[in-house]
Amino acid sequence: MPQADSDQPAYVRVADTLRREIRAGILGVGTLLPSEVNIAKAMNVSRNSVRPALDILRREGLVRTEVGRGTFVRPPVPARRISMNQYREDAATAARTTYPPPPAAADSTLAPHLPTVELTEVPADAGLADLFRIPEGTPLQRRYVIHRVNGTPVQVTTSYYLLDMVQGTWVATPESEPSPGGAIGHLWSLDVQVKKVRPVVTSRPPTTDEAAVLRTERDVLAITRQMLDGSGRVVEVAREIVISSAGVELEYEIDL
Amino acid sequence: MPQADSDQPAYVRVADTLRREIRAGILGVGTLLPSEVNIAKAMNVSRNSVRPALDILRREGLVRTEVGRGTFVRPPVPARRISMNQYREDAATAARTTYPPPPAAADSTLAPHLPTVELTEVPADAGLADLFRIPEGTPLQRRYVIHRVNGTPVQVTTSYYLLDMVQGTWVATPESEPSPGGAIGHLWSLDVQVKKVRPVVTSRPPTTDEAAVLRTERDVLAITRQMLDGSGRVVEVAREIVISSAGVELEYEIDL
DNA sequence: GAGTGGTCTAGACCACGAC
DNA sequence: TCGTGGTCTAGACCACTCA
Repeated sequence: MPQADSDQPAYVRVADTLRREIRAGILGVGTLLPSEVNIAKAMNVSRNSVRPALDILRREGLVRTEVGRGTFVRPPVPARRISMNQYREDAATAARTTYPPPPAAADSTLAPHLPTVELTEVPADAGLADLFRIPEGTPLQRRYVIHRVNGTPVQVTTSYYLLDMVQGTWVATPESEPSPGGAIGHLWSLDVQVKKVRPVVTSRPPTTDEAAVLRTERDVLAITRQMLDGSGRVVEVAREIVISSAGVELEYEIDL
Repeated sequence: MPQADSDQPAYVRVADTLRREIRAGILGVGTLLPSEVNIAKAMNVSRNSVRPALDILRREGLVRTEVGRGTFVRPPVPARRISMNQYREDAATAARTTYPPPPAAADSTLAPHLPTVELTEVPADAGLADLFRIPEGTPLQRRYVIHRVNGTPVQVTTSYYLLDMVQGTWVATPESEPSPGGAIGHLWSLDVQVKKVRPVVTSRPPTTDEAAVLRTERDVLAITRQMLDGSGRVVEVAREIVISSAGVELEYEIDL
């Protein structure tokens, strides 16, 4: 073991102490931590040495701070594994679904899982034109969707269809979210078969908006995705799918 | 445009100003930023308001700080795209290579790209036993490899083979890194054909060591990977492949 | 109104790098 | 020796939440 406490900066000692107490369960899940002033008193440091310690724990996803209330121990995030086999399952779901699907019964247990949807029409900017391999300015439908699990936003997706393709169809209505088979289901209902999905994964600090919506100080995973049909035409672009990286795993599977 | 400067916290204003000057090229790549004290004077704030601003820019990967020297504008990281088609190319390379390959000629232009390699023997801990689907304690060969591009460490990989499989072979020697066809090449040389690769991607703050080696304050991408042969046996585990997320894109391709 | 975290100031001392 | 960033202190005011 490295000789712990001494000669370490004060804020690291504070962070280590608090982290140890959280890990040991002394500060249980949901517990309100002592206030910054009280931590400072208890550990004989100034409040300005407590704050960077809490910054560290926030970035590690161990605690969440609410202004005016205090800092709380976060529940350990269950490892939410997102499998890219999802796309194969989506394709299978699409193939056996009649679109548009009957409206879901008003099941209140589903409410906390319902997404927020905003559909708008926009011209393709340079980046989208490149991803779609179409001229800049081509009309697109933009879909901004906030996905929730148990009421907690976990994913913010901004995706695009060619406006020509979806205009006047069920896909152009907010009722098309959530859709059986996801985007692949949408396209299936338009007689477009997705044959290739190309996701590109990066990680970056969240924008201010994303941090607020996803309630995270951690970096986010940002996925840019293209969907292609059998002729190689790009039929959907997601730029970007933003996921709080806390407790999320993206699983791929490559057959050789 | 959102009304920029006013009513924003001072440190955000400072960060925005510096970011704008970097983006505009006023502070060119490699430039030494004004010292914290001088930025404070110039913007009429205290040094303690400049520091969080620089924290933001560091986390965005825009600047790098060296104690005693100052803060410098980092070169824009070229988007290094890592394609998972690499595995298919590796398989093709392995199939046409005779192992062990002839030692590379002493080509000094390659030196800055040579990896650091440490091979050790370890018993499987609980996590590795689970990933390999073998009993805890099974002897493994552990490979710790630091990959470099132009002398800069970009990736730290810790991977494992079953010791029984590699002991006494070329794969058990440091000369086996770098290998044509990577891990797939190693296994091919042992008459083991990799049929499936299963990478799981997460993002997390770097450990102190990783931050030092990869010279980054950004979160890192951490990939845990299994390689399986035709019978479904796990023949290699990487836990973890750690990549500085700055400017890195992981590209996958899924055929439906 | 009392307590919380968010922000800010004006100082200070230190280890380190460059000269 | 001097300037740099790293750390730390002791204050202060604010907006916010909650009783």
